[in-house]
Amino acid sequence: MKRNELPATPEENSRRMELVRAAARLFRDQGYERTTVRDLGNAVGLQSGSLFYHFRTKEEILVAVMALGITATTEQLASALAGAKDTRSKLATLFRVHLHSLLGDNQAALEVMLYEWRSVSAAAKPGLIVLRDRYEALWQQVLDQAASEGLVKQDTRLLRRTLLGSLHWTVQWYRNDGELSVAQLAERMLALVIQEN
Amino acid sequence: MKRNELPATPEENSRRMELVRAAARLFRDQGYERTTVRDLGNAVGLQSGSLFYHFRTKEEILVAVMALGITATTEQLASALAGAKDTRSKLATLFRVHLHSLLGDNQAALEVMLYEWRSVSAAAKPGLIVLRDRYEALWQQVLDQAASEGLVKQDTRLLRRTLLGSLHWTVQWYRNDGELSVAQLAERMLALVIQEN
DNA sequence: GTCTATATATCGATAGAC
DNA sequence: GTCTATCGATATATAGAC
Repeated sequence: MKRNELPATPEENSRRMELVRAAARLFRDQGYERTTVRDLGNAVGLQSGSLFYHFRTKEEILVAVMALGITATTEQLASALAGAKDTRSKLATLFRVHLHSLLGDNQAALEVMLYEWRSVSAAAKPGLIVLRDRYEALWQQVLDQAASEGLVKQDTRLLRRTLLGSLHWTVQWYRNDGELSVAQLAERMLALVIQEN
Repeated sequence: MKRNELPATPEENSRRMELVRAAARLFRDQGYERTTVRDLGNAVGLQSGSLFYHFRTKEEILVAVMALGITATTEQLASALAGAKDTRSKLATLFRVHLHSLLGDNQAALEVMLYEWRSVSAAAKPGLIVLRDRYEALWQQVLDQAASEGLVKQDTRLLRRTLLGSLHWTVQWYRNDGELSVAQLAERMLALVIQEN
């Protein structure tokens, strides 16, 4: 039988949350379309049919993964920015938090958000776009402030898009077992855009 | 019946080429997994079964699309670089050719190469990686020369990766009907990395 | 809540006529 | 070379027992 009471926040249903985290890894590693509901069931010790007590459709799981990825990153960034003293260190925080979220061990969810967007139905996109815009607004504020202090170039809207593109792309080539730590990578990427005087 | 003689270059079989171009658009718009062989047949006026006279598998079509996208772009870049006088204009050429190839009307193939990589079998990857490395080598040469002349920062290997990431990401937000032409966008993105003296 | 069992649909690919 | 016809596998989702 089915109950499926709706927009429960992720935290209040641990079974849901466990499923979302497992789905994030599977979707990242295999892709959304190639991951079957049987795969998802196996990953949490359930039969495939049992998943549909918790989610109405497979796509609803995808949307939950993406929402988790972007909201978790936004929260981490907001609280890290609050603790940064000057603009230069706020700038460094943007890079550091983004890369730790994207390349860190438990954050497949954000990667799914970036690379499975096409599998999201038109109905679900607006809600996710709101979450994404909230994240990018944090970036825009810091970049505008940095530009006013001469730390970066003035074209901050385009700068935001190019920087986020650069960071997103790291998942395609960065290796955790390489010679470069995530923190070092963040520092070097920052150095590429800072204006020296 | 099936013949399927092998590595014919794309040009010498126009039916193959027509199919690859149609597949590029479909794979870009719907994704590889969501595009069925029936979709592909419809796009070129064939029954789905007839496709398998030209290609052994659906994946073989994907690989052909990617190979076309990256080799066409590499050729365009190489010939454009040959006509550039100084390093500054070579640098501009990198951005201009890449964006025209990625955002231009007839170049869905390159976008498929960037965003359907996970659907390529392990057996087919090495051949495509060779093609990609050839393209990136052109970038590396120009960036190294530019760094030696003080036009860009010195960390050119990381710079190459961040710039390509920025450019790849444009497909996610650039609109052809917007206020910014592709050439203007290339110019402004270049301006963000040029070192002023 | 999770199970078993299955409905229903659709997929990639093949076989043989023409 | 393209067609018709279809095989066999596998997909998401549902129904009802427990």
